Amino acid sequence: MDKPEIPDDKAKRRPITARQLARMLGVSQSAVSRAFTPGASIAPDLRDRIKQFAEEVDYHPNAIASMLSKSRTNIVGIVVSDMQNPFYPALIEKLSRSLQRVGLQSLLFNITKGSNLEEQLSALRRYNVDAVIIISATILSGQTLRWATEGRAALLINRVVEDADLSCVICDNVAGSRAIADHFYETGRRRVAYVSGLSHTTTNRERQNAFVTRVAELGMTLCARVDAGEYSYEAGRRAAMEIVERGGADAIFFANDILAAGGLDALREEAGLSVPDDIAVAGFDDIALASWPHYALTTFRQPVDEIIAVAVGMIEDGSCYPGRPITIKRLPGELIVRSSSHRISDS
Amino acid sequence: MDKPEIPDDKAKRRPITARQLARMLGVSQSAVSRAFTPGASIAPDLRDRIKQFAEEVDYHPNAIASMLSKSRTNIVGIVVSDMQNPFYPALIEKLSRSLQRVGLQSLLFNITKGSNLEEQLSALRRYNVDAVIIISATILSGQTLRWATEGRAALLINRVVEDADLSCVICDNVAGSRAIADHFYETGRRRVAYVSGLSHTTTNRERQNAFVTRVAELGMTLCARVDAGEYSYEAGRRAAMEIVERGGADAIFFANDILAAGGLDALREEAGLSVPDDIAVAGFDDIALASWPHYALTTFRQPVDEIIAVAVGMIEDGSCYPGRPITIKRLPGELIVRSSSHRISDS
DNA sequence: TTGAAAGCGATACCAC
DNA sequence: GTGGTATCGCTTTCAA
Repeated sequence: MDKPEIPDDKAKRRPITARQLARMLGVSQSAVSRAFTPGASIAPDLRDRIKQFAEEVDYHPNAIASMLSKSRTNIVGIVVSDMQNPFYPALIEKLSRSLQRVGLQSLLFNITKGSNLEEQLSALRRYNVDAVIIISATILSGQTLRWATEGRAALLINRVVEDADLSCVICDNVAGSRAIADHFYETGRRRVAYVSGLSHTTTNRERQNAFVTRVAELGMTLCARVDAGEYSYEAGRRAAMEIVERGGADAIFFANDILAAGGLDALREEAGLSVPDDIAVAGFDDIALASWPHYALTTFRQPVDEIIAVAVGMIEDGSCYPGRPITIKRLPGELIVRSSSHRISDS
Repeated sequence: MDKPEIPDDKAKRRPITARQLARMLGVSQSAVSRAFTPGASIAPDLRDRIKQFAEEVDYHPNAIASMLSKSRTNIVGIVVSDMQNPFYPALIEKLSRSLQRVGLQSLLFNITKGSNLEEQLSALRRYNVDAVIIISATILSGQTLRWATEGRAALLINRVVEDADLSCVICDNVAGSRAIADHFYETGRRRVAYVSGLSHTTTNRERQNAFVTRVAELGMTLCARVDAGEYSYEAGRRAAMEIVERGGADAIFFANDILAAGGLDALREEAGLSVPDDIAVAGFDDIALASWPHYALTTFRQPVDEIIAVAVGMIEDGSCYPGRPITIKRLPGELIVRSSSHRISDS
């Protein structure tokens, strides 16, 4: 008796089934099934008659039963870990909408670092989701990922995991970071710094390596490289102050926008510096906040819509099913210059 | 052939079933079922033997089949509409975690204002979710809600819909708004203004009415009441400027934090006012941004954890199943005073 | 095109 | 405590 007692008055009245509908109409159950299957071979008038009657008696095909016989759920599991970074909620919202548009529902798996990952992900397998989309900066080992997605379509967004044999679609971090470095150079900055979020993530490694490399190529000085430890506003503030205390810089590239927002506020309010006159700030992602006049953050925009379109496309056309060759789609983003990084000299 | 071709090499290998497992072990299928049913009457050693063997051959009970026979999905549908307001992603994240903790998965329904609501919600019924949680400021008519949730547990969070016969759990908007008014009064403000988000939502109506009423009781002047039209940063900026142009005020209560953030920035940067010296600003929700030093927003904190605990509790104990008397839980929040509303005079 | 019947993979009731 | 078996509601051959 650990399950809730459902009062019998209304709740127990089970919904009508295809069998009942068929009997009422004097047709076969198969006919009902066909009536609700687009493209099934059934006479148009029969289909109409069934559908109309179904409407009247409020019949709806039971998706669960359909899942069982078709072994297809039309559900994709979305594995998420850090909803704190506003970039992800926005992404998830658009993604789930796009999936809905092609008849797929989103089952959310919010994983937490601490506890047993396999336990958290076991539902992914038991629910027989058709596909899994992993949107998560958290470290999920290739091993865990392989286990969790075994036998079904799977896709990583914004991450690459070398040893998991998973396809992925990501923003071109390298081009983005180089663009930021170039922009700093062109606007006269020479002493730059880099702030990482979670230093071990592939996202960060790509951005950092590309930026540092380009900075060296351009002959600029990398005065500091600070690991903020997490992707948060507060961490951004701390990182910025650390850079200031270590002697400063004339431009800082933060690994993402939320860090940059914190950094920018700290530079202005705590360090008393002028952004962009004393120091330029740039982020990555182009979240909503970046365009707020107060921040007006120069950043590299992730092509969210394209990322989603490609991801949904890959799930639809089956190109990320197991057995298919894995593909890595790198989508171009766009440098967005705002006033957090004006020219140092217009001369 | 509209469905993706799944390559046959690995994908088609169906997972092992209870029946197969039973045969391999020379026991009945019922035994296997019992082994995986906590509290079922089965000999401990038999259970161990089965579970151990299951582990070896990688058997996992198929949740879909179980759903069909139990008519219980362990899935709750979460209906959301505005993920733009950072309050909601944060809420959803915590909610889905709490649900997972009691063995419930979250199926996300992201509804869009424009298109056909019933079509968007029809999946709710077909998927036979055990319960529906509606977190949505968007206007869903009582009629639509009744239809969408018919026959299953349902719960509104942060909203009341009078004609839908749905239980709900909400923050005490009235106490919160009165607290803000009191706080303005105590800190010496006398000419106040109110900015609404979506003026027709119950959330807004409660906050607005309570605030306006309390303002009158205290003998303060309500200089302006502006409808921002949406809950966004930009709308907050516009509303603040409108108040300034209409003659100003010495305190503004924004219907939520994201509006307040925009308003605060506009007051400082566009209107050149000092917050809180010239004008005080308060919001509602206590989202992450409110505690950022740059905003340091005075606000009324919604008791998110309690809201979620109560909501999950109501779903678990069945108290929001149809046929049960509907309940409206109003949970107390907490006034958080920060520096966007310092005293005007300490004398 | 249509209907009959055999699954899909569990659960639950029934004897033993 | 254990094994047989009907059942959940739909999909899908297979004949007609």
